[in-house]
Amino acid sequence: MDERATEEAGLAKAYDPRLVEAGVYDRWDAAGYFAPHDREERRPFVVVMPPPNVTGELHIGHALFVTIEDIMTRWHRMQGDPTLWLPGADHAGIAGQWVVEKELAREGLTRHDLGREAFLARVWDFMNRYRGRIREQMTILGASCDWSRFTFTMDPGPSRAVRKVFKRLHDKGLVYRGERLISWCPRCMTALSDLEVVHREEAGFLWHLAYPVEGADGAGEDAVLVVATTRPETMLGDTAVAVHPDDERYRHLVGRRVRLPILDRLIPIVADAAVDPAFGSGAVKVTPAHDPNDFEIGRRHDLPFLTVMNLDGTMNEAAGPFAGLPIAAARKAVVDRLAADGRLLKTEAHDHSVGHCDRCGTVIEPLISKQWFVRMEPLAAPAIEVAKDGSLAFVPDRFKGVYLNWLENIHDWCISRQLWWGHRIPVWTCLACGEVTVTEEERLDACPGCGGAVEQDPDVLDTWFSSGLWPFSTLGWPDETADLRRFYPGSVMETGYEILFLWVSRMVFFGIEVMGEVPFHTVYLHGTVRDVEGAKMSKTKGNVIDPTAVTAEYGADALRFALATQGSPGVDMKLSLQKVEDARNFANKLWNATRFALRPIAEAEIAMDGDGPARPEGELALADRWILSRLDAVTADASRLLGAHLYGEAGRQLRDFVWSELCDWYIEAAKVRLRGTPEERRAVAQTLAYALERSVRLLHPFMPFVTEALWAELPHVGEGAIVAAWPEGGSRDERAEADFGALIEVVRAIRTARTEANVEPGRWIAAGIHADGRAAAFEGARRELGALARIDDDELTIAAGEPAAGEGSVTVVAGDVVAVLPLAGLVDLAAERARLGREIAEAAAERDRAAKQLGNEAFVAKAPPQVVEVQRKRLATAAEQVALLERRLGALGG
RNA sequence: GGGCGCGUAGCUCAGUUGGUUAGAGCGCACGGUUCACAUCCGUGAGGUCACAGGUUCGAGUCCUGUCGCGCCCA
Repeated sequence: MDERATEEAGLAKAYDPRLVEAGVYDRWDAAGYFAPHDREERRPFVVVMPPPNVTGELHIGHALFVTIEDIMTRWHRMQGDPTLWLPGADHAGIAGQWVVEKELAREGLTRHDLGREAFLARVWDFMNRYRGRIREQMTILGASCDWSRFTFTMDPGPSRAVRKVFKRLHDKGLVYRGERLISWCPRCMTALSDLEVVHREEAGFLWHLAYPVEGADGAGEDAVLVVATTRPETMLGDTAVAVHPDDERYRHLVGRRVRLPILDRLIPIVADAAVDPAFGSGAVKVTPAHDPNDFEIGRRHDLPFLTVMNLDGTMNEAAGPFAGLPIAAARKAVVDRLAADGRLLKTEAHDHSVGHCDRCGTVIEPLISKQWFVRMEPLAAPAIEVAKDGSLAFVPDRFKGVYLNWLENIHDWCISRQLWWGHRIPVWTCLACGEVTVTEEERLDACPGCGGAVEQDPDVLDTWFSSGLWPFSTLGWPDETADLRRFYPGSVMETGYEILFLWVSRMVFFGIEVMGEVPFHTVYLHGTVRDVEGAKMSKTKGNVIDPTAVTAEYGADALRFALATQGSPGVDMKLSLQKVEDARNFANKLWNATRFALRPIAEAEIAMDGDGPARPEGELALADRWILSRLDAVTADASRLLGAHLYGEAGRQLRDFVWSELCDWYIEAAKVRLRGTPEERRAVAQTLAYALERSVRLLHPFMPFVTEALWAELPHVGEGAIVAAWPEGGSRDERAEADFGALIEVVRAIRTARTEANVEPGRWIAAGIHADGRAAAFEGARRELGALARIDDDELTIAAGEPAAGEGSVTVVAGDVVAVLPLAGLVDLAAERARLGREIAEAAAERDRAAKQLGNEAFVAKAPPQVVEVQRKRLATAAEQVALLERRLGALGG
């Protein structure tokens, strides 16, 4: 019979995420819920998705940002805001090219074998194969983004935006070409920006080299000048030796020259304040073409810039006998040779920071190269300003300082990359007259000056250049589209803190420069998802949690809920499958609570209003009043927390409400009335329908699938939970919260006493409840009280005032309520005496603490009256408890 | 070297603007087929809130310092 009933209600006995989630997404999509529904009078809510790499696999980081952004999006959609979450994909310059090059390598080919055009055709081919992947994967997670606006960074629109901004900045002098020391990856064979170089502390050596001083070739103190270096092979490119100007040891040598070992070149000794006299010998070799510090010294002293390396990481002909050797081999050869020549004085172990390519891990070589740069100071200034004046806010706030610190110490940005895959630099040089033309057109056929043939700059732009334009290039800029007018600037930029500089700051300064306005008002930064041990997940470590596999087993709702409630903004989190399982269990809890409620609901006529099941009215039972008030409280809390971007805390509070209050107490208490009169059944059904339907809506942003399914089963108004109205909290019923709260406390106390007295769990016992001011409320809820504490209704007395003393009874106190359990035959008198003794001690301690507080004149004088009042009540209650317990102890006799 | 974050129960973490006896889940112990759920229910044990000072009537929360761990920048 039961089985039939639940089948009729449409819910299976056990929650199965696979069945629940299948098909739901497509129905939302088909109904068009993901596109913003415009209501002119409301300010739209806009989130632009951080575009995943088009070639990338979905990983847990994606699942995290989808979860948070989807919560924001769904919450605003339910509030009736025109809501746009705009998805996209990034072409990932180096990484994108790399995957295709790897594919070619398996065929024994390089990109040069194919040539640029054929190679790019191949890349596009590859990208097209992957195009649908991002969408498929986001779909699994329930991302309610607007696919009709999906954008790829290499699409014609964003590509035109890139050219237009490049030209604009170039015309303003903010983009320039210059020969500068840049970071070069010899494997990727391209320049990198500072941000794409990661520094790691590595064990190395400090080699002390003796450079003979010119004209002091004989013996004597000044015969040699000792320099210390971590990179001996660069000595081949030395063009000076530098000492600190105030260094007494070397001051007299400044202006003289040393003879460079091996290459036998005379180079000057210069004085420069950048030299640290305390490091090594206090004298440093200066290699201006291969070290950032030396580059600056070289500039200040007008030294030659001698490049000794090739772009592929081998030594060039300027390296003399070492030409052609890879750097590592050259280092060894140089050291051996110096040792053989007696120029190597000492080798000591030394840890130092080494730059590596962020993409491939290869050691970066600083070298001089002609590249395109963005002049940063004029762009940084207004981006600093908006953070300072608050028009750009950060969550958590501390990242504002990190952001400012970076922008205030900004260096020019190297934007050209020696790659083929990406936005090609829109600069054309005339082969005839040499005229350089920058154009926003995709092609330039002839020199605008002389009509001669033109050739385009071979390089492409840093991927982050196009990413920086994302908040407006995705909305149609440079065209004056309706989307651009309506949805720029966006509301929140949600992304990982690790790309605060790389991406966020660039969107800000480009947004201000191009659109004249910040691209979003709030930057929400999430942390990194780590494994149980706290290690970063990586394929090579084999510690990845694959979201696709996890959702297949536990459901997207579970993964989302686990990710959402695990941590707090800006903080890394450790994720374990246990957490996902817990979240799945919660979904099951919600499922079963609904399944339980559907039976009485099906039998009752649920009163509805425009928002859903009508709020129960009239003379309500205590339990109903209580759960409605608690629902109001959690509704208000959830709204407040979501508004403050505290998504995790909002989710935790909702879960605690549903599990502990709605399921463990309300439903359990309501069961007695479900066995009662038809009116009672109806009242419970109405309250259950109201509370559950609203709970499901409140949880929808977190667990969209299961809530959508349950909402459909519950009495509701509207087409779907996804577009149902976000609930608003009513006024609290403090009296009901206090009375039912006291009832919960006394039930707990009785359960504890039963356990301690070894009363069989199933046994119905007698009890006298002495509830003073709560007697009437308890009387109204006597059946609930009896059922929850397993007290026989015929043997339950509820009275005000002092409980009658009884032989062989157990007394428990819970706040201002006392319960006396006559457990004749079950009570061990000695044990009960001991127990009462412990309780008396506890209550007395409580009483004394309160008395001490109140005895403190400063406390009474300075603390707010309501805080003092709390202490007074506490003192009174505790004192009463002590007195009462002592009387009970006396009454036990003996 | 500069900056930031973290340190709360065995583990993972909450703890909003300072205010009763610091919470949850997992794990652990004991007990439960009461007609939604064993993906469950009940009861319990377990914390000097890293340490030392300070501000305050009152500090897990604010300030200073120390130690440990992590990250960012140079």
